[in-house]
Amino acid sequence: MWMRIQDNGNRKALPPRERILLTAHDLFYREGIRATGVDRLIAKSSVTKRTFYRQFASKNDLILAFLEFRHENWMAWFVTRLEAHGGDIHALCPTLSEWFSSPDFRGCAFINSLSELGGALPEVVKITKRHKEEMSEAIERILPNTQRRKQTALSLALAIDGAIVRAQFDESPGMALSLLSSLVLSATTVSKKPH
Amino acid sequence: MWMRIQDNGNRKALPPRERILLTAHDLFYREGIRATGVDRLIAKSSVTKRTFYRQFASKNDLILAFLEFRHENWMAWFVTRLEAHGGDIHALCPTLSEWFSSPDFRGCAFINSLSELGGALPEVVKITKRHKEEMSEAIERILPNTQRRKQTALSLALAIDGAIVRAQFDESPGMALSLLSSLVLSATTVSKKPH
DNA sequence: TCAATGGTAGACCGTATTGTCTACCTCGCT
DNA sequence: AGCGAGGTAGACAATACGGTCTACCATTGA
Repeated sequence: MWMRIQDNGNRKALPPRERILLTAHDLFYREGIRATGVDRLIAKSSVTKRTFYRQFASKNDLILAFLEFRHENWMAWFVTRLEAHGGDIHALCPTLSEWFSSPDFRGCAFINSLSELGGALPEVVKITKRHKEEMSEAIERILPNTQRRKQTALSLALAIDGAIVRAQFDESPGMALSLLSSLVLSATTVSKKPH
Repeated sequence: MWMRIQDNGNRKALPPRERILLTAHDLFYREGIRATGVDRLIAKSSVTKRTFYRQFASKNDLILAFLEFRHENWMAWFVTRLEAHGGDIHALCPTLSEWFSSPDFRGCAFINSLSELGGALPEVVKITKRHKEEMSEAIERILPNTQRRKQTALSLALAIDGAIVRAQFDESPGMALSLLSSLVLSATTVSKKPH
């Protein structure tokens, strides 16, 4: 649907490291990180335990590699779709709508992993910060060039995180999108003409 | 600091069920639900396995009881502090600031558990929805009585969730609060005088 | 040719997981 | 007096966890 991650066709032909990474993406994102044991990862990747531990020193290593992988893919997808929807601020909600409506949407992988292991794996916090920073920068780029542009982008990024969470527990993404859209409108309007 | 949950003094004198629930609140919130095994729960509650499983049919049962408990406590704290800070919209950020600055703040227990087991335990999704609904209603009550009040409250609740997440990965809550405050301002301003 | 690299296959280890069970003891209520 | 509810103490079971290890095989580049 939305990323080239879900091809599933030639996956068996890929080198083992790739296969493990794709499987990890599937399972970590869909079912959670702690809920996914290395044995299942190994079985679904069609590698052996030996190979697995030659590619990744530990499960924690794989977790970090997964987050890195997810970050690259998500960012690339995000800026591409923003551009495809016009490349200005009105592109935001249509882009997010694509994501929220995707059948395998399960929230933000970074917020989720922060909840799961932010306390145990401090690296996860750093990666999440960086991811959100870059998301904010992508938003900044589609905003008109006012002096409050950076600040507005940060506020919108915050609102987007709220919308992601809301889309995660609502059965349909409509409410999350309309509430976000209303916040986008007021935030960009008021920043042009302050009271 | 902020809830009467952390008394820790007379905890040993409480009936077993209460003790287990308080311990579960400690560990589930601080370290995560999946990361907390029943053995540790049992040891820290000073009960035996038999007693534990007489009070809660399964760990899942305890999880739901914990969320219920958390919901009641958090809501009571929230409306109390909103009132203490003036009971209008300007009370919002100071109230959240108290929470975000509390040393044991680890995000929203409901967002976190949704991330951890939203896929596996559908009840968690329902409880989270209800929690966010009631949070939104509490915000509605401190908003001026315009025709867009409910809608504004929902938007603010969404922004608050974004702020909670942001406060969870930043080292200090300042940015989350100032971004939220700016969204609050624009959302309540623009709804009075639309473009 | 031959050695290194990296794959396959899977036994094995110690520990942690959720949950059950027996046996006994201590209350409060009738 | 005695009964039952609910506590204590902890063995036990079956499985899952992350991780190590031996032994063998295939590809490839010097």
